[in-house]
Order: sequence, then C-alpha cells, then structure tokens
Amino acid sequence: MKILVIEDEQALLESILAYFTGEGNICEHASDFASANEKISLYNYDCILLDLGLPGGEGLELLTKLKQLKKRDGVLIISARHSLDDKLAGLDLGADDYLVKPFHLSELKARVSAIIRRKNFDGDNVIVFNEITVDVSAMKVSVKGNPVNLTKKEFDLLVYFLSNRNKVVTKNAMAEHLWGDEMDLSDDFDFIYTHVKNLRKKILEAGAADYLRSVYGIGYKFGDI
Amino acid sequence: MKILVIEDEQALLESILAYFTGEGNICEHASDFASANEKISLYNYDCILLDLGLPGGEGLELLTKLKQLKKRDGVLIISARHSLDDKLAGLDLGADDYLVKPFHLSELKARVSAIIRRKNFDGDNVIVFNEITVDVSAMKVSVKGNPVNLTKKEFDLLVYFLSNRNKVVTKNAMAEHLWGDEMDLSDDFDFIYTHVKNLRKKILEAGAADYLRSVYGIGYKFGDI
DNA sequence: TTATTACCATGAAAATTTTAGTTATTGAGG
DNA sequence: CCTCAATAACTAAAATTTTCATGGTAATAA
Repeated sequence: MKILVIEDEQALLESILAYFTGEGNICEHASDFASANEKISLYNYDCILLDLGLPGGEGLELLTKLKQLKKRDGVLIISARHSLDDKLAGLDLGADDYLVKPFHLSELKARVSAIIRRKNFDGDNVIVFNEITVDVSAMKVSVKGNPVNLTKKEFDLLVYFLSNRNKVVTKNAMAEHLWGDEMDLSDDFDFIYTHVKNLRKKILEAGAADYLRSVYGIGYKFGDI
Repeated sequence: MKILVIEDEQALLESILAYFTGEGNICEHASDFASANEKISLYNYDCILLDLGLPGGEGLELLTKLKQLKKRDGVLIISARHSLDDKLAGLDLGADDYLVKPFHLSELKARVSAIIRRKNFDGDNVIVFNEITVDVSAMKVSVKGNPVNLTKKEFDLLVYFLSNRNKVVTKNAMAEHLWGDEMDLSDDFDFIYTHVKNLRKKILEAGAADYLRSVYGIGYKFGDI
C-alpha cells in the first residue's frame, strides 16, 4: 500500500517510515505544509497520516483541499492536541480516524489497516473476483481454491488491478503506486512488463481465465472479459 | 505470555509484577483509569488483570471498551468488592473470571493460566501438533515422546507459531509478541533469526518434520506441509 | 560459574531490476 | 488497401539487491 506521512517531528517521522516500510508498504513523507500540499495534490495514496501541528500552515486545511480535489485517499490524523473539538473538526472535514500522540506503532498500523480495508475492500479482508480469491491481510492468493505463490510485487500488482477492476490503469499510475516517488517518472519502466508477465503466467497456470488486457499505448485493464 | 496488570495499590502491583515476571511473562502495568484505557486500546494481551477500584474511572467500563474494540484479551477481575452483583456485572461484561482480594499469588497464577489456556488452546494444557507435543503449563516440549530442551524465547516462539498454525506471521508480529513494547518496532531485529534457527534446529534434531517455512519478505508460516 | 540472549559476519537463496532480443500494434505514405 | 518503419509490449535470462540462514562471539542474567 502507498502511504504518505505528514509529520515534522523528525524522530517520529523516521520511526513511522521505518515501521511501515518494514511492513512492506511504499512510503512517502512531507515535513511542512507546502510540500504536503504539493504531494496530496499530485498523487494518490491509500492512506495519509496527517500531523495537525505543521509548520507553514494549518493541517486541517489539507483536509479541505482533499475534499475540493475530490480525492478519496484515507486520512488518519495524528496529533498531540487531544481536545474533543480538534477531533470533531478533523472528522467533520473528512478524516477517517484520529489518533492522539503519543501512540504505539502497532496501534497506528491497526488503524491504518482498518482505514485501507474500509476504503478499498468494503471493510473486507478478502477480495473475490470470479475464481480468484485474495486474502489481503494474509497476503494469500488462490484460484479455484488452489493457492498461488506470488512475490510481493506480483501480489501488489494483482491487488492494484483488482481494486481498479474494469478500469484502464496507466503504466504511470501503476509505477507510482508500486514504487512511489523513488521512481523517476521520466524513466521508462520496462521492468513493469516483467512483473506483469510473471503475474499473468502464475495466475493463468493456476487455472484462471485471462482477465488482463493490455491497452496499447496506455496500460492495462483487468476485469470481466 | 503478555500480561497487563491494572492495579493502583502500589505494593500489590509490585508483588504481582515481580511474581509474573519471575514466571517468565512479559508484563506491563497501569495504575489509573486513563493509562489502563490507553494500554488496552493500543495492545493485545494474553491476559489482563483488572482491579475494579481504580482512580479516575470505573473499571467495568474498560470491559465495555474491550468489547467495543472487539479484542479477545482474557480478563481476570481482581477486586475487594465481594458482592455478588459486582461479580455478575463483571462476568456479564465479558470478564473470564473473578478473584476477590486478598488472594494468594499461586491462586492468581492458576486462574490466569486457566484463562490463557482456555483462550489460546481450547482449555487444554497441552498442544499437540503431529509429533510435537507442548505442555504449556509445564513449559515442556517433546517430539515423539522424547523431551526437547528449549530456552524461554524458543519456547515462546514455538507456542506462538503453534497458536498461529497455518497462518503467516510477520516478523513484526513475532517481535511484538515476544518482546512487548520495550522493543522499538522501527528497529530491525535480525536476532530473531537466531531464535528461529535454534528452535528449528532443536525441533528437527529431535526428529520432527520441517514444519516451519519462511515466507520471503514477510515472515514465517508454521503448519502442515 | 553456566545458560541464555543479543549481535555480527558471511554465504546462500530468493526477489527485483536490468538488459537484450523478439513479437505485436499502430498509423503514415504509397 | 497494403507495406513498413516506429513504437510499444512481451519474453527470457543475466545482474543486482534484498532477505534469510548459520556459525561464532560478546553481553547479560541466573
């Protein structure tokens, strides 16, 4: 999953990044209002961790901005302010949850997972698409009940396709979601072909129909044939 | 096992902590309502010892909270109030057992063990998995009837694997369970490999099949081959 | 002391990325 | 409507990087 951490306290930022990266997520970060504003405008995230006490601007404004842009990123507010007012204001402006500092990383993770589950999979841990079943939390995939061994990138790719089923996804969007901002978008990332190929092969060999169409010059579409 | 002791009477708290820590458990504690509330929200425990007469709030509310959060921690109420009403109220709200002060630590331990046994091992003292037998209360492990000498960490690890059999457990989850919150989860704890290795070796040498698979980039899975 | 736990260095295994070569699709010019 | 060059997509395999296993050692606790 792709996560943006907006936090100016350097030590906390780093431990959050280390933890979530270690859990296998793609993480980006911003430490001030301006860069946070830029990130949320330009990119999409599965979840944004937003610290309210931010240099250069009022964190709550970012929520307003997200709403204006009609983004559907999940937002978890993390803040030292534990007044009820702030909490309500945040939730009112569209935040999905609110966590008061100090907190523990395992708790943060649990909440982020809950938000992502709610947003992407209707609160469910398991995505079912015809004969393909994906257990997101257990990172397990099966076709007609038979388990399929996918690597992490293959798994991420499949989940991305499934949460965008029947929509055309561009190569850029895929790259952005799977590799985050370490990836220079001016590069061509032919290696995506490798992962697509491997995923395709494994799913087909497991006995699923060929749901993945390439859209010449654009990207791919995964969905009903 | 991970145990939370919620108790405001300092002397009693300390003797309980000393006793359970001495028994090899990971113990945490809280002395007032607020911090107890925070702890139970943030973490999962194998058993929570809950004193009802707590400064700052009504202890029974914590039970309600646990239920709301859909936690499955075991709860043993310890309280000076020996009225039947309190007891029934507590059990009604989901507590697993009730112990009236004063009590003997050995009695407390027996009840805590019973709760943990019931929660984790279907009330059984002994986990049997193919040729591996684990006596949880006696901390003894045997393979095909031959005893295997495990250290504490190895034992804990094995029990953790067994109570999560056939599921993938992440390195983070393992660390969290084995070391509690003293461990900085943003660190990488490569030494977990050592414990895995030692456990694996001892179990294999004792003649068991190789039930432990590593799941590249994620963690481990212990279960049927 | 001895037993246990944490850490480190090294090599092996697995996954990811790069590279290079092949095939497919498109659209412009004949 | 065809041909063909340009671009895009696909594939296989090599190179690189990451993760894991293991033996040994230092630190700590019993």
